[in-house]
Amino acid sequence: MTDRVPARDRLLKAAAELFYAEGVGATGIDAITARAGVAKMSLYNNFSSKADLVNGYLQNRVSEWQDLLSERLGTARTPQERVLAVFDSYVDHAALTYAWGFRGCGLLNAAAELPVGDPGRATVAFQKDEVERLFKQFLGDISPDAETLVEETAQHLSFLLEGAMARAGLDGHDGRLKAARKIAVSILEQFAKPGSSPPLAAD
Amino acid sequence: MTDRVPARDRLLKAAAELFYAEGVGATGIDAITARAGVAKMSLYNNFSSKADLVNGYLQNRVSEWQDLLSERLGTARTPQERVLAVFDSYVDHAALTYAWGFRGCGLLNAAAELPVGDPGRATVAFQKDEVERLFKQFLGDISPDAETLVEETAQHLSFLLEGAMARAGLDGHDGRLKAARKIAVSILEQFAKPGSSPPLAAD
DNA sequence: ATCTCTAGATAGACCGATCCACCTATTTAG
DNA sequence: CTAAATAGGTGGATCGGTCTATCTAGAGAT
Repeated sequence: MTDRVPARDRLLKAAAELFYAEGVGATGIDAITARAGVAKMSLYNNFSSKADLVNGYLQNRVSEWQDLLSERLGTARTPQERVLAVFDSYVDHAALTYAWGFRGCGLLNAAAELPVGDPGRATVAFQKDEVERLFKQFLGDISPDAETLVEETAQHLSFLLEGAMARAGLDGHDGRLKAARKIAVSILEQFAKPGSSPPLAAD
Repeated sequence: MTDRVPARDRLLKAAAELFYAEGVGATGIDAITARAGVAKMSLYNNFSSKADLVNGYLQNRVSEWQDLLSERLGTARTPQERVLAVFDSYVDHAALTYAWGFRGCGLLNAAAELPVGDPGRATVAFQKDEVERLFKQFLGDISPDAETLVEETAQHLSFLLEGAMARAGLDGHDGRLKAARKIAVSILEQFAKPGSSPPLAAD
């Protein structure tokens, strides 16, 4: 019964827990290796630097969310349900972190610490763009001809979801996420209404 | 021509620039005093610790936003315009930070670095609650009797605004904030419609 | 089954740099 | 003269990263 789990996976697991709970900058190399039960050299055998480990953390977190989303999409039967499945995937992801104290979106939290040019920020932006792209796709399935309305509503849903996550992170629980899901339901109802008004004028 | 500006203010200004651009944890004491053109002891004469300075930074940022909002509210003539004034105050605040590279909401960015119990998180949460409270107040002025709809819409607008800010921070510009303002316009139009449907069912 | 070789993980020392916090001695200004 | 701000240094801790010397597990050969 030695290391059933490879050192790389143990490191990513420990780093994920500490980075999320304490922040990236506040988490030192030694704390990670200690929690992983791994020698420091094992870290540098698997990652070229702390920045590389941070990147691995972010990538891992994105695919973790993608897995949760796939699960939800598997049981969704309509485009509307698929939109809501994205909201549910956020709730699911939040539930995973409850054990160490919910602090909001780990990706956004990490991006908040990264300097402007850091490649990690692109990883985070990719996930947010992906959410909006999915919304656009599902809404397009509902109303293939209302392109600008589809795009505006997709962005609307993305803002709704990310804003709820940001507020939820401050609260320490997922109540806001569930409230956002309800709001999304009403947005979908309004969206599907045949008598949709023409694109509205701004100031 | 000595220190026209008190050391405390110079420190808060330098700290604001560095904390926002580089992050709280990544900014050292020496960098702040150097940028402020102030001796290190002047920092500890005005603040008991770095954590105290961080708190001052957050408080300062909140009142900075409140000033911008007051300006906008001064010229708003209807409750609808007052709701949009809140959105405008966010755009205004973003414009102030353009000089050092826009990175989203400084309060949320800082909160992302703070541990769960830190008092700074309460300061950030207060500002977000204040935004939602203002929305609720203005919407209540429009429809005094639709209490639950007012509360849901206020939360909706809060999520919209914060989500747009989060996405904008990743982009590095305020395009998403302006898009969110347009969406807010259509939400307000829908909200004011007399034939508003009864409270909608959830899942 | 026994021996050897090898690949990889281990603990822990060590490096230079930086961190926050504090102190002292000097200069400046009212 | 007094009070405050100054420059600069110190201390003790921690940072990311490197290195060495030891240990263990398992494959292959016999």
